Amino acid sequence: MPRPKQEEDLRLLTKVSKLYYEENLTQDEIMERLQLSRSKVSRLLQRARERGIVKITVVSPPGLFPDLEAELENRYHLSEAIVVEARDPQSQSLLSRELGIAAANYLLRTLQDNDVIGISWGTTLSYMVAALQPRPTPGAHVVQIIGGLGPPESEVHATDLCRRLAQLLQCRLTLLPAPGIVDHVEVKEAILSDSHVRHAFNLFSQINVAYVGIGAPTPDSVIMRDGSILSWDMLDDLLKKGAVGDIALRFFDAWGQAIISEVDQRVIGITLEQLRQIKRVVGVAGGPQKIDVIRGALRGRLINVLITDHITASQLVR
Amino acid sequence: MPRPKQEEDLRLLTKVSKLYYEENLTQDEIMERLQLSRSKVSRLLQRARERGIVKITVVSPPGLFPDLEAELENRYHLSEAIVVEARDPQSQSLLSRELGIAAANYLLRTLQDNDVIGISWGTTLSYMVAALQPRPTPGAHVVQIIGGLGPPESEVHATDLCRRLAQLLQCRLTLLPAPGIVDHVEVKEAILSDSHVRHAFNLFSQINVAYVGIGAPTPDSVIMRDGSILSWDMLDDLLKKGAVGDIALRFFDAWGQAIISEVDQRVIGITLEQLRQIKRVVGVAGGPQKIDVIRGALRGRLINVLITDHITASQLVR
DNA sequence: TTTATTATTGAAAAATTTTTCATTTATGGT
DNA sequence: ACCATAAATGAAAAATTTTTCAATAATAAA
Repeated sequence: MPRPKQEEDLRLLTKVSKLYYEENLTQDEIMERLQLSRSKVSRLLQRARERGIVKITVVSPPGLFPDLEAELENRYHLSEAIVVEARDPQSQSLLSRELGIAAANYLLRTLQDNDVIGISWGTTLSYMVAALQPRPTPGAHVVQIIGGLGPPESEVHATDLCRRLAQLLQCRLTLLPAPGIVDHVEVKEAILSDSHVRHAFNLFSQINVAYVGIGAPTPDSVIMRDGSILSWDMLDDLLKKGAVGDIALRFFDAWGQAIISEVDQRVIGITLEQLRQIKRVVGVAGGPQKIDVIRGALRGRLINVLITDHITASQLVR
Repeated sequence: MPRPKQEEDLRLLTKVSKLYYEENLTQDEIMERLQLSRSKVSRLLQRARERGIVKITVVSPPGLFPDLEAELENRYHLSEAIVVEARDPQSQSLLSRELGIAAANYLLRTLQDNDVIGISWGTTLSYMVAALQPRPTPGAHVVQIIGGLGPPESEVHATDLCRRLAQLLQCRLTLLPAPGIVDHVEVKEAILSDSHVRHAFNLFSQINVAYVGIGAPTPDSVIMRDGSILSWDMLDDLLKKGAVGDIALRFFDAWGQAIISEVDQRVIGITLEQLRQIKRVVGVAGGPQKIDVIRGALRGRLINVLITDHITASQLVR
């Protein structure tokens, strides 16, 4: 009963495709030349693409990994993945530097004049700021989202990161004048009553882009290095509860779910829930130790943009 | 003094290209995902095509010659060239049949309901009509543009061609009831006074598409076959004046310029000048003897559409 | 033959893409 | 430091392309 599909006119498909894609005629010009209707030309081109008469390929320049990026983006619903070449897979510090450069480029590319930029802490982010070209952006606003880490005398690091960034952007800066983690909940309560701290906290909801490192709880990681940020007992406890790592000292499991623990009560900084409210969270991390924690962050949709290396990336898409 | 061109961001070019051509996002979606402006996405895609990051190829199915067609179209300003495979280059009659089929397909593809179709005469056109599927087109109108050729008893051929075509299209028909060539100018004058003849002549300016054969003045051509259409003396005279062949008995030289001769005065049919006024003139011809005359017709822009075989075509683009 | 069903069609509407235009930006020379 | 210049930019306008819609057309079954 139905009208059977008309056999394809290969000659016409080919001719239209050539005129459109090789001679760069508009579909209107083609319609006139070949006596067809507007819509028919459009539909012929569609079919020519479907039938493989027209082949469109994107060649990847060497050192780029667009397929890995696409795979990450699709699998983990990222708005963007940036995969850089790990030139020396052994060296974590070299890798951090490369990731920092990539993150700096990304920041400059996406920077808007009215951005409210949240910044956590970490080696890689530190390299990011180091690699950043100055770019005056008076309307921007840098906000520290986690208190200073480590012993008081090194607290400058966290603060300094933000300060340098705001300096490079010539923009407003809001620091979080507090330690990242305190010994007792009571101390935290006291600190939270400080008006400067409260001011920073109140800004969290206005952040529209955050740059965060992703930490793996290995013995040589920064947070464990001198035992002063987190004790071994606490780390053990977190690991027992399934922690695979942290973002801004908020530990989570392989599915990106926050770990409920006493540690969490003592951290002064943004929560994972608040982080998830931010439109764009850029995670910068790579290296063999970080695979599990990055995967957790991805699965829990804690980040929307991932900047990593090609070896880590290929593990993540397995 | 000038601002130097910014080095291309290969990563971005590649990424945008992939998203657009492989993931089929719209430029709007890309702009949102990568935080770019509408125009920038468009411009990046342009550059990616220019730089060869995006490669678009049209593959030719076997038996088609889109490159030859494009070359003919461009070199001779044709609106369309159709090149068919000459399966047996030796046989002129087989070739005519194939060209006829192609011409019939072309006619059906381009037929509009209000077409006024001029038809000349020739073996190939005869095959075209023979190959034509019926297609009722009540608004169309077939017009004979050259008188009947050959001895009176074979005059039916020319007329019959038109009649059969009009029959297949179920459309109006205007015949040119006269011989294609007469012995004396005086006779022509007399015939032109006939109202039916005048009616046909008056329609020439309304023709919007004409199908014509292209004749080569070789001893075995149809017009010479029995000496009754044209005498040997006259052919000699035409050749001396540079004639390479004819369309509808109007002889022209290698540049498509009409040959002024006594013969011309005695032909009853459309002139080359009138032919050139027609929006679309479809020439159907192929074979080794016809190369020079086809080239003349092309150079003189006597036709806008050429239907030929791949061997002839490749000679023509040399 | 009629009928039911679905492909195909072209015009118009909607969506998308490209270009234009005015402005901003980055740089080398003064 | 300050021009002068050409590149780069984004918003809006213009151009182009795709989709929708209602109508037509083509077939096989009844």
